[in-house]
Amino acid sequence: MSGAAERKRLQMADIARLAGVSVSTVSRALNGSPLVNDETRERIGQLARSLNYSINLGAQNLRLQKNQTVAVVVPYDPKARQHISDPFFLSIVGALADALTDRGYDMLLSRVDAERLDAAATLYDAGKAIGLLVIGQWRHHDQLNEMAARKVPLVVWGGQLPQQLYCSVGGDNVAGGLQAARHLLALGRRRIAFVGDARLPEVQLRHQGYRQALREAGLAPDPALEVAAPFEVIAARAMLDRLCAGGVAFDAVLGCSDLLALQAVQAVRASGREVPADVAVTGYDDMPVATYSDPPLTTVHQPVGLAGTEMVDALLRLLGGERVAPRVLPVHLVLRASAPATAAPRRR
Amino acid sequence: MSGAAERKRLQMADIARLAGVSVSTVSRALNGSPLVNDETRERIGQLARSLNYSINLGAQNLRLQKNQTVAVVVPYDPKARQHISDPFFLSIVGALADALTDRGYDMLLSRVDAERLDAAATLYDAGKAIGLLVIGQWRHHDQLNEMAARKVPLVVWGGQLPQQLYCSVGGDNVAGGLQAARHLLALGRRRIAFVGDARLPEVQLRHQGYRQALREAGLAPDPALEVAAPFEVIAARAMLDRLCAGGVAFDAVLGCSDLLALQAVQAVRASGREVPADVAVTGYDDMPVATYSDPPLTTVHQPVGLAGTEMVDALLRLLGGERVAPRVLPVHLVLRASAPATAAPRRR
DNA sequence: ATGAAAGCGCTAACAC
DNA sequence: GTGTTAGCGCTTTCAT
Repeated sequence: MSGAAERKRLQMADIARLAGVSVSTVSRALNGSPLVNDETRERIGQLARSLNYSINLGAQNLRLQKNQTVAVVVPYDPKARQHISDPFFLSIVGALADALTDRGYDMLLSRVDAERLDAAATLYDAGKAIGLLVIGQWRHHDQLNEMAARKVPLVVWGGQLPQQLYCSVGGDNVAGGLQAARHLLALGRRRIAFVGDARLPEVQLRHQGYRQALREAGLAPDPALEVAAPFEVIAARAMLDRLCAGGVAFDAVLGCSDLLALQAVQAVRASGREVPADVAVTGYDDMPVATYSDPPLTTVHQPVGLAGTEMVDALLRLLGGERVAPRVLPVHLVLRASAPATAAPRRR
Repeated sequence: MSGAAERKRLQMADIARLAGVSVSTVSRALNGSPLVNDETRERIGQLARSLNYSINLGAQNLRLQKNQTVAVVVPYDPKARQHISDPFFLSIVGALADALTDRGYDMLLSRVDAERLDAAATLYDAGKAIGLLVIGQWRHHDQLNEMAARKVPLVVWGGQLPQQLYCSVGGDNVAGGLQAARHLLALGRRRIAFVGDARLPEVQLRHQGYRQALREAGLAPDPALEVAAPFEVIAARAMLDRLCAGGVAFDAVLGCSDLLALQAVQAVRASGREVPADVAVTGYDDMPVATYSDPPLTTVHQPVGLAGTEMVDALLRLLGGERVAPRVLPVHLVLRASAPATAAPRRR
């Protein structure tokens, strides 16, 4: 796009002419080379500053073979035409922006079709970015593995899976699912609905934790209690309404995001029951909404700030040639009113 | 997991050698030039694809003098060391990402010190981006004006101000403040606290609407009811607690963001009063949290999706050489329980 | 201490 | 149709 507004930018040659020196000297002066006379350097610096000149980084990068841009890839669901909206993803983006900025890198924010995560590799292949930070594995662990096999520098937010070739950073999903389920069980709940699409690795791991907790309590899992709701709230709500209407008894919900949990709260209430008296609910992520919501959510806290720095550091180490092991970050359950410290199920 | 970073990328010369043609032919083939033999084009295409080759955009851009990258600038408060966290800003970022992606542009996300908005201009000067989308004017209308005077292509989310040289896109802040205040007055509230830092243009305009509503109702404004709270919640909460403790009577709060309104709710409750019976509260932005919160918030809805497309379109028109007038987008009040359709103040 | 010239990976005249 | 050549704006030998 070079419209009429494509005004010619000031360049080194202009500064050189104005200063009465050669471009090489300007280059050296601007880069603080000791080879150039102090007085000249100062003069050139002044001039450049007063003209708001700044180096054309495209050209500089080309020449220096360098690049300080990292791509942050946010997959979106093409079917749901879902945009970037889940607060957790947005928070991670914010955290990554902070971490990258602090380290002097630029951040390219890019959405890709969740079914074609490998499309993100072109950002690297085309030299737009030196590496990729992908938010979520979605259903394409395989594509991520292929990218890693091709040596695309890559760090993925998500769960650690067997046979994983790429570096992942994620919360401890098994522990998260386990803690939430154990807490609900400790409250005397025996029919705990699991809400989340277990085709996504993170959810799958939380589901493992959930199943483990049931086992510990000597309970058999009931598939009727497992709702494969997507993170997109409208579709999720419909599934939750079906659950509530479906005649399947349940006295608790383990939601795989805070928004999912809140949709569950609304569905439960719409069916004439109360939270937490009839149905205790836990969320996941511990976004700000969990503290303000009605009721405030008991939820699994994920360390978003840490996630940002860990992912960026992992990528930089990868770029430095290190082998970087996947990283699992600690999570913990935060108790609030939706599933408080004690709340035996109401007798009906 | 896998290290080994610095391997040289494939380039056109490699493809040319492998295909037994010259680089020019490869260039033409990859760009779909009709000048090249169909068979050759196909062969080169296959080869490139099978090797995951993609054009080095840095070099291409340098040669073509083009760039498809737009910078989205999120100011942060250096004192509060505030990170990108307000849900409204994050939503706008998401909306801009969507709009830019749809139009084939890349998005560079950048944080800048809110006191030095003009630092964002280097993104343009350095050729990193063809234009800037700045989220909020903060306290530096002047710096934005200077950038515009320097012909930096620039669209700012915020209020329309007198003597404005840059293109702004924003909600109708006067109308928003007016509608919220009128609603509270219609509820019989007479002592309405205004919560927001009026040094920020958007807040200032909402404040005008608030004052106008008071005037219409024949009420005199009371400076003791104006709380210059920042968008950062911790600091805001402290100021709200002081308001509640301060012996100043009030029966409503007009908050300049949903999070500010929810902090007000908490502060009011902490002081032993109820929402909306004792104090009715309105928020601003209509973020998802407003529907889930306790109580759900009556709030001024801002059209976030529209904001994204409008800002991007304005920038593209600017880049196309057009003069683009500031744009004020419609807002409307959404009624929920924090200040419902009827809620006369409780008699004390 | 400074300048001239080559070249980063690519495209577009201009030849042939 | 395809190759040759000359840059895009910058850094860096290599001269001087």
